[in-house]
Order: sequence, then structure tokens, then C-alpha cells
Amino acid sequence: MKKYVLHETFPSKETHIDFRSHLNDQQYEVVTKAEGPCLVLAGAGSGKTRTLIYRLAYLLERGVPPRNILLMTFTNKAAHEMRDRTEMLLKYKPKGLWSGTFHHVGNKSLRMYAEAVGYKKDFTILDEHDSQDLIKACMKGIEKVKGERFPKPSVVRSIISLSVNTKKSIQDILDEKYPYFWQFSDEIEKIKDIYQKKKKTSNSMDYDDLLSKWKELLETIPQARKRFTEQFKYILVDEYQDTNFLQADIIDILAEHHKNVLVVGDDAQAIYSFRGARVDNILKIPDRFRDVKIFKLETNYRSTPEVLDLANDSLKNNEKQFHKELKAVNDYLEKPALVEVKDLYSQASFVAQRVLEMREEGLELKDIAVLFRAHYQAAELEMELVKRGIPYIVRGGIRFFEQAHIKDVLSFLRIIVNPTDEISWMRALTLCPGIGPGYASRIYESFRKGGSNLKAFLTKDTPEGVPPKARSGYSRFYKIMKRLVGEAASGSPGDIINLIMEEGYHTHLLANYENAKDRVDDIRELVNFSHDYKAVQDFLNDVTLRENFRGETVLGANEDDEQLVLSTIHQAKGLEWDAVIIIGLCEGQFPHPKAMKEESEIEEERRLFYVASTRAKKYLYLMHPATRYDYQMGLVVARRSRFLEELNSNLYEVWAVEGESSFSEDEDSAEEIISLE
DNA sequence: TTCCAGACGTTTTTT
DNA sequence: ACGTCTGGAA
Repeated sequence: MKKYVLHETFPSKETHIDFRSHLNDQQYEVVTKAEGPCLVLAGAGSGKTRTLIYRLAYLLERGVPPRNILLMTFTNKAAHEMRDRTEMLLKYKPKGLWSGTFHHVGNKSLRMYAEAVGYKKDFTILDEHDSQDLIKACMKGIEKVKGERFPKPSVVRSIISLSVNTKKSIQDILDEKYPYFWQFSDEIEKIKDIYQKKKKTSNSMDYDDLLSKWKELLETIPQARKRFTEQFKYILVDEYQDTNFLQADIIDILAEHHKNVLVVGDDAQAIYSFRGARVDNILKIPDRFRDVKIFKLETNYRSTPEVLDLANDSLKNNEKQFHKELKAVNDYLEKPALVEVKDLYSQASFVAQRVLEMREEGLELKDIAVLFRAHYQAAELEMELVKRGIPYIVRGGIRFFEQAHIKDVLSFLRIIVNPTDEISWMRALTLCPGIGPGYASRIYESFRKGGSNLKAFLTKDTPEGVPPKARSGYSRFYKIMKRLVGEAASGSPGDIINLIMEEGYHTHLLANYENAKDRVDDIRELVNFSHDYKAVQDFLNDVTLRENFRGETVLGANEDDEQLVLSTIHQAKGLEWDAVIIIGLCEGQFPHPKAMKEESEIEEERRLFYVASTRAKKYLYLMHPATRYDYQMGLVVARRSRFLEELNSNLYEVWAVEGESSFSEDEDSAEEIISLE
């Protein structure tokens, strides 16, 4: 028989995209001349994404095979957007491109060489909650944990994580960020040790491992290093200012052979130091790569001059900052509004009403965003929006895949894929009536003693460790697993989930939850989502690594519906809207009280304010509620955020809002009064 | 050991 | 308002 191989569509030699006409001079320079190590310092709204997309298209047009290009972005959304827009530009699908978040690419690389770092390739990825559970288990035997305020599992987790991401010792992390726990460094060190071992025996990696083991792989396995460094002829990295030590090291290694690394970033938008990101990475690029070419994109195409002036004025208060003035090219329109409201409720009413008005004026809901420092700030607003029937989506709410019922269902799948996944065993077993943590761990122990062989284990319908009163509960688990093992080879993830539902989980939901119907619907959504996957393994990876949120589009049928966007500022990075409303701009909320110990933290909060304001294309509303709710003291007076106070007052217009129950006396003020009906 | 109820202390930001 | 911890009953 003759083998016939279809080739990937390679572009013709001649350039059919007119790059020149789509880009300005600075962008064009980057797109066509970025060979060797390059740094692009790109201000907010300067067409950074656009430049990267065109660079990618340019490379592909020049005949660089997609598999030789590595594109690392900060979010999956960004990666998708870049791929989509590049495809539109090229009019074909580049196959085999490596693109995604650092964690994604790390995962992909590690699956190829798992054995080399002591893992099996079916390893499970632990999300933050799983990792916390495992740490909790590791803390069981440690003395002092019971004693006077030992940090909780979640805190221990973040201490360990920070130490991994910053390459610092536990002691250093404690000294810097948790001085009140200094006496526990030995214990935490010990927990970290046990945790690492437990992860290995259960064949699972947490988010940090996807970076640190990836780096370890590149450092210790020469053939892996050779393969990847030779493969990636071009490396493009977005949002470089938010990379941490590990990530920067990984890029250094990957780029060592071809040295074609293009990193893009803006030091003024560095907002992730809390998880170990170092602005220094971008500032010290010249030390990392000799002969690095530096490009600057300093024209802002997004915002009006008024919006940009305000943002720039705020940034002036930061000491540690490269000085850079962004120039706006858009026409003057109107000053940002500083809106004074008396409390959270009038803030919510104002936002809702103003949103409707803007809609009347011709904006669509999806062109408007409400931004906040922390998600709890959106609670009152959400209620108001529901009341008025304004459709919205929340980005940054509870993660869809982290909800209990979703994780319950997934735990069965995870056991099938990786039978040593202790966390999932515990989860699945404790779902059964009569089985709690005690019996569950005994059952798991007996499974391990039997050689961790799933098929063998399921030949007995009552293994050791199952007392009579847990029998009927266990039979439920047994029945499901028995069927899954038979089905797993042939069944799609969706079929398996349906099977779990049939075998009792549906009943379990009905029996245990008030809102069982919503939860059942969620599972249906999960099944829908899973249709894109043939392999259970791939499905699970994406579920854990993908950032999907409650109400977000993958899960909602109403993708094209018009909806208002509610988002944390962190989640809003890289996005833009015609109108942006920033709520909760008062002391005690923004800057966040927990981020005010050091000047550098305040500066990061200020950059956060900068990021928020520069999301606006045309209209910017800064909301100041005069009172806020403190969980200890109740209702307290809230002064304007320092980020407002320090602004030149010519740069905004003050709006005083009068609510229905307002007793405002100063009617004589010259300020505009907007009444809420 | 499990399970339920009531108390408590707690709230940043994310892969 | 939400998960986590505690105590007592089954």
C-alpha cells in the first residue's frame, strides 16, 4: 500500500499581508526587525497584542514552521485571541504552534518526559484547593500544629508556594511576609518535605511543580534540553513584567540556542508580585541577554487624552518607575467623573442606572465594564443588576471548576486516569453515606497495600477497612468504579460523567442541596464542555489549567447575548471597554489594607489603579462611596482613596449623586446633582 | 467514626 | 455572608 501524507499548509513565499498599512512605524519595526533577543516596552493601549499577532503572522508567512514557535501569554484567553486573530490574518490554521500559559506549556513538556523527573506521565494536576487538602493531610502528624496559632493549611500552602516561586527559603519568606510565624519555620519546612513526597507518591503536581519541575527537567535532562532549545526557533512572551524567577529562568534556557526571544511588557502594569512576579525581570533584561534590542511603543491608541492624563498623573506618584509619557492620539471627549455616593446601595443604583443610560446613548452592554479590587465588592451591585434585569457576567468569581459538585464528579475520573491520586480517592469515598475521612483513608490504605491495582482491588466488594455500617455506602462507590473501569477505555468523558450521575450522584445532589437543580444543570454544562475531548486525560488537564469562571461563556449558552462585564482589576488586564466604572474607591478597600505595609506594596496598588483606568476607551467613572461595611465594626465612614486625593483635581469632574433617602443639605453647591428616581 | 448544628473567625489579587 | 472547627448524639 502506498502511504500518502498530507502536509501542513505552508504559506507561499510571497507576502500577501500588507503589514505596512496595518501598523504604525514603531510597531512595524518590531514586527519586521525583531531578530535576536528583543524587549518591547509597550505602554497601555499601545497595540501590544496587535504587534505580537502581526509578528506571529509575519514569522509564519516567512515560512517558519508553527512547531518552531513558542508563544507564551499570561492567560489562555490571550493565547486564544492571538491564535484566532492570526488565523484571520493568514486565512489558514497554523498547526502545531506551541502556545498557552507558562503552566500549559510546562504541562505539555512534562508529559513528554515525566519519567525523567520521577513521575508517571498520567500525573494529576492539583488545583489550589487540592493542594491545600494535601497539605492539611501532611500537617496531621506535626507537633505544635495543635498549639498556639499555627498557620492554617491555606496559609502554609501560600508560604510554601511563595518560597518555590521566589527561590527563597521558608525562613526568608516568614521574615518578610509572616513575621508572626517566625518560630514555626522548622515545622513548615518539614511539612514542605512531606508534601513533596506525598505529591510524588500520589503522582500529582501542583501549579508550582509545573514550573519548577519543568525547569528541573531542562536543567537535568540533556536530551530534553536539546530537544526544546532546538525546537523553539522563535519565542514570544507577553506580559513579561509579571514573570517570576522560575519563569524567567525557563525562558533563558529555552532561548539559549536560537536566542530569538521577544518579550513584551510594561513595568507600569506589574501587578502580580504577590505570587512572586519580579518587575526586575523586565528592568534587568539587558543583563540576561547580551545585545538585547529595545523597542518602545509609546503611542496610546485606546483612550481619550482625558483618561490618559488622569492615569499618567496617578502614576507620577510612584518612585520606582521608568519614566514614560504615553501620548494619546484620540480626540478630546470628556473628563473622567468622580462620583460621590453615600453608600454601597446608592453606588449600586448609580451604576445600574448609568449603565442603562449609556445603553440608551448607544453603547452596548458589552462595551461597559465595572471593575473592583476584590470580588466581594461586587455583591450589592450584583443584587441590584438582578433586580433590574440587567444581564451581566462576573469574571473572577468562584471558579466554575472549583465548585464542590464539579470536583466530586471529576474525582472519579481522576482515579481512573491516575489510581494513586489520594486526594480524589478521599473525595470520592467520603461522598458515600457512612464513610468519613477515617474509613476512607483505611480503604485507600488497603488499596495501596494491594499494589495500587484498580482492577484487582475491585474484585472484592468489601475490602479491608470497611466496617458493616459503611457497607452500603461503599457499595455505591464500588458499583460506580466497577462500571467506570469497564467503560473508561471506550467511553468519552461525557459518557462517564453521565454514568456517575446515573449511579447515584444525581440522587446525592437532590438529597443534599437546596439548589440541587442548579447543580445538576452545572453538571450538564460540564458534559457539554467535555464533548470537545476524546481523551479523559486531556479533558482533566484543561479543566484544571483553564481559567473558567462562573457564568462565563464556555458554560453559558448565551455567548452572544449582550451582557455587562463585572471583573476584578487583575482579570481585566489586557482588555478594554468604551466605558469603565471603577467602584469602591475608598480608603480601607483600595488600596487594600493588607497591601499597605511597605511602600512597594502601595506602589503596586497604584499600578493596579493605573491598569484599571487605562482600560477605558472613552468614559471613565470613579466611584467613591462615603461609607463602607467593615466586618468587625459594621458601617464605617470611608474617605476617598488616596489614589483619588493625590490626583490633580482639574483632571476630573465631580458628580454628587442624590439618592431617594439622601438628606444632603448642600444643594447650593455648584456641582452637578444627579437624582436617582 | 460519622454526622449535624451552631459558633467562630475571616475575607486580595491568580495559574 | 462562607468555609472550618467543635462538641455532642447516633
